[in-house]
Amino acid sequence: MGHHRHDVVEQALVVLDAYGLADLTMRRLGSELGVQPSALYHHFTNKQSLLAAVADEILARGARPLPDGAWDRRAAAVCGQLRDAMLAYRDGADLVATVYAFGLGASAPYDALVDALASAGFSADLSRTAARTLLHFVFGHAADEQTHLQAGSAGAITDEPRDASDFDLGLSLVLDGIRLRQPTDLHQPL
Amino acid sequence: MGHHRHDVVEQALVVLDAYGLADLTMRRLGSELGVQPSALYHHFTNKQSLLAAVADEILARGARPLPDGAWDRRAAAVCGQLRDAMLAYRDGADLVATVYAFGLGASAPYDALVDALASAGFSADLSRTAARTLLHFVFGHAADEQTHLQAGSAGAITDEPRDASDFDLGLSLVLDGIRLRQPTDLHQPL
DNA sequence: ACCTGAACACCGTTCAAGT
DNA sequence: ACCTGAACACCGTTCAAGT
Repeated sequence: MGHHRHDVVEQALVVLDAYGLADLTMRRLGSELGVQPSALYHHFTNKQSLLAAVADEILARGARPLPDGAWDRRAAAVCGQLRDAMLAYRDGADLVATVYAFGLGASAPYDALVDALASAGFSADLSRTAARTLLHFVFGHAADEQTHLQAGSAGAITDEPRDASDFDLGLSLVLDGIRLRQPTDLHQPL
Repeated sequence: MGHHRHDVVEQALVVLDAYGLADLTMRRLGSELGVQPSALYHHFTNKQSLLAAVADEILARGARPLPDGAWDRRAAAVCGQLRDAMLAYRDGADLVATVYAFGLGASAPYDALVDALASAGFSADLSRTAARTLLHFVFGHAADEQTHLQAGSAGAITDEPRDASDFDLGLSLVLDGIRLRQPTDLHQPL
């Protein structure tokens, strides 16, 4: 009925939130759009690229203007936004991490982190490694958290409740490790 | 033909290494064992628990005695072994991370890390958070690395070759961040 | 440009029944 | 204890053809 690429992505987000990643199938998405599954291949070459577009949309919807300030303030903001964006949709962390693992997505947050680090005087090598280390932490932590949240809401046993500050603590561990490599001698106070 | 649970896991490892995680299906595994797929459900209640057993076996095969020494030396050894174990099998990082995300596997490395940290005087809360942060880094880094390695061996473009020391650098970022929280004032020299 | 209809080659899982 | 055979309810993807 004349859908555009973006309509498909928007409906995919609705399906994702309502039924979860495992039930975000080409067939279900097609039927939800009133269309044969094969019609989706007019817009996307395969399911992977559809999922990549969905992941990008999740991140775009969570994007807010970055604060000014020191590199670590900016890096923390990128990580926090990334986490919030992923947690805003059911299975969002899993989806974004999967797409990233395929080498397709999350380039915007990665670039933002590398920028923040490089502009603070870190070497290109360290900036890249530190940026990826931050991303690994954020992805892993968000996936963990989302699994436990959803397990909790499904009525299972929550053996170790984890508050929101757990993210901040883990993040500051990594940020502090990076800070120690700052080219200047003036380390931030802890 | 009288297979035991462990035979199934061993054959699953062979199939994994030969065909990859996507082709490690119940049907293929059954046929490789000369058995109907339904026979596998005598040994495992579902595919997830089979994969959990395979992940555990991968980690068990990579386990080596831990060195004595300070907490950070022991933690680094756990992380290095975990990485090596996952990289030893095709799609090993993906598999172990997936199982871990489901809340089923990798409890041995997690416990070893919590032990090392708690015995160094870190609080229980910090020990758990730091242990999980280390695991997130190791899983993410290994998955990254394996994706790029396998993309490289498939003949694709390797845009940013990453040497083995990249793991050590990322790991030391996290370890240093933890070190700063040590309850004693005697921080290790950097 | 966008979609249909039909097919191909698969999946995981269940379950009565066999030895 | 271990397995068969058959079925159920699905998948992603391709492709000629339609408008």
